[in-house]
Amino acid sequence: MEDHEGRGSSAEGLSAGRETVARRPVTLADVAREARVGESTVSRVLRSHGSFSERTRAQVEAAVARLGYVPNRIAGTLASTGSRLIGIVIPSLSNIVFPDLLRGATGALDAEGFQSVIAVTDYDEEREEALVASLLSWRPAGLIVTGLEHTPGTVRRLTASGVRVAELLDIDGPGLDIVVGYSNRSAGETSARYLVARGYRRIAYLGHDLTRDRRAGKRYAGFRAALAEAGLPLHAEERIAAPSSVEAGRNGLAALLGRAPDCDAVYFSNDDMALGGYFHCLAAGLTVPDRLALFGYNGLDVGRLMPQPLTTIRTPRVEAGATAARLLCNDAPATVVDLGFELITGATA
Amino acid sequence: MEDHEGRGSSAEGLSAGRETVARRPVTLADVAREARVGESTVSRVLRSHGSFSERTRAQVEAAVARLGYVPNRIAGTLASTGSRLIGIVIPSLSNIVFPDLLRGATGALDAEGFQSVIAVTDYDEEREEALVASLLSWRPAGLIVTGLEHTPGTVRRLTASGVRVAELLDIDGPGLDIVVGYSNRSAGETSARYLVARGYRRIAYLGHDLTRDRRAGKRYAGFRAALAEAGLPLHAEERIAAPSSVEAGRNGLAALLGRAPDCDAVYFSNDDMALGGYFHCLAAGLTVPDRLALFGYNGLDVGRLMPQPLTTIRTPRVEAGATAARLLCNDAPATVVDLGFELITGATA
DNA sequence: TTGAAAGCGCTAACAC
DNA sequence: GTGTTAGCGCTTTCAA
Repeated sequence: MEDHEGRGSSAEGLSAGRETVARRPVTLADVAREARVGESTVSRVLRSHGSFSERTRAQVEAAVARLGYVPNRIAGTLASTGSRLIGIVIPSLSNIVFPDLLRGATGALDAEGFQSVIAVTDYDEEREEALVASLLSWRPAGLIVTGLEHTPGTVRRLTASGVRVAELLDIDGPGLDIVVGYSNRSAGETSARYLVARGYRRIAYLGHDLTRDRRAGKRYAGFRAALAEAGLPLHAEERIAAPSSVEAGRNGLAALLGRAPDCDAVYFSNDDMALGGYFHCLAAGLTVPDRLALFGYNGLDVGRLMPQPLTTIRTPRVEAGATAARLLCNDAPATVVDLGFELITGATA
Repeated sequence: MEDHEGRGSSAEGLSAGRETVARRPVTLADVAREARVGESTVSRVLRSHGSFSERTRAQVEAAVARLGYVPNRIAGTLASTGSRLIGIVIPSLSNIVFPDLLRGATGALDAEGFQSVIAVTDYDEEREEALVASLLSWRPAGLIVTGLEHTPGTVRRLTASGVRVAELLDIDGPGLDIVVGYSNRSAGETSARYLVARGYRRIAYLGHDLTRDRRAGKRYAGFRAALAEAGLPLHAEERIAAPSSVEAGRNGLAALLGRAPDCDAVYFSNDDMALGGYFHCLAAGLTVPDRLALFGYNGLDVGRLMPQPLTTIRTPRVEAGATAARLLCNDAPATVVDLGFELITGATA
């Protein structure tokens, strides 16, 4: 049903609303003329850099206001050295983790007076290479990328550019410059040990496309390794050949239980998947955690608010974005920042 | 609990990993010299614009490859007219609606060879003004902003700049240039009529901060108007003085029912709130929809996957982002595009 | 088909 | 404290 009048696109030329005269934009030279001072004086006043009299400042500001001058940062950047732009490359916008990262980064960035150009790879490393190349052509002060795995071409461009780089959300491996995140492998291990300690023995894994999401792959590896250490096999597993989603979690758990009905716990590749799994349990009348225990990853708000709070691992992704942004803006030395993670004991495992 | 070794930040100077030599970046002039042609020739070849021999093209490309030349778009933009940059201003990254919008926009944008600079206002119109001013200084080809309500200062800057503007996610009011979205007011009306038609009579509203989220305010107004038309009062209402969230929905519903236990239906300001409300019902043992019906807004995936699918309205926000981006890139005439919305009849109302 | 040269709007020396 | 000037790296006439 759709009761909304006028669906579809209706074009109405609002020519009255738009300026047709192509005025030449106001430049710094115009301001200088108007204020009867030199261009460099205007520049100094505008950036409050160097010295000038109070009187001059007033004149310049009056002229700026009268003319409605808007500085041209393109020109400013070209003339000066650095660009006050940071490029951010993330794999997806559909998983709230990345908007969170972005939120941390943009927050810190504009506290420092920087702006961000963003690019989305869809978990495609070839695309990442193209996007990095494209971002680099804006001569950004720095680049924030996700993860430590990149094509050789990406690495070459990155190092050749001399631009500062921060790699985020993973510290399991060598980085190029600044690395900010936490150990996914260790998170996987922690999850397995927790389930084992709780007495679960027929533990299954439900995940999404691990070849594209490298960090999920590292958690999986850590999880399996810790199970093995405890002398347990992975009782069953299901991989959805798609990005993680609530839907994949719900349908995936149904499929998994179809093949291995006797699992007593499931480790999900993340909270979205786990939420879907929880919905399946509710719909199918499976008691959580007695009949089946559920364990997620990320510590999303929604997990905390389920009728039974989700047992999961909270990751400081907003902080990771903010930390990386701050380090880049201040041109900090190359470093690895391990933000750690936190096990959240809920009621589902 | 935190079993991860090495929490906290550990700095390790990886000086070996970084280039210390401050090489001058390769410029177009270097390529010209290397290829033994003029600069303008290189420029033409690189943008495949104008004419040049096959032989020249090969020489230039070889030189580019040999030197690892990366064009400088800052310089390119300054020298030419247009900037192939689109500024995007959204109120939040916490509500998945805006990442969705962003996803639509960035997808279309890079199909057109444009890049996006984003800014987040946190639902603050003063901040929007500052961010618009800041984005404008990059001389973008266009700006995408959210909603139709802006401070006079924002409007002045926008119109004075001569830059194309697309206002998104709302069509209830006059726009400045391009407007792409749907009627929030009408969505509110549709929701009310649906609940009334289903026989609910003691209908309540649970919302978040409506003075900041103008679109939620318009839905609320439409909702109330349609109830009044049906001769019904709003049975009760609760407003959380915070952004919408699952938590606000869950706690808010508990509060609302505390004061008005006899409601038979609740209209939520959006799906996040409704999901929280649903969780409250599950936790409190309230049968949905018999004891209490729930109605949301946005049509998020998660709503479709709840044990009982959420009754809601689906909004084409990805399409809105994509449509706006496409119109801006192609410098389309001012227009209003009504994308409509769709009522999703779930099992909660 | 190609090259020389004049900017684009600003910043940063460097004189005054 | 302030103005003059030479670029920043590219695009774009305009001749050749």
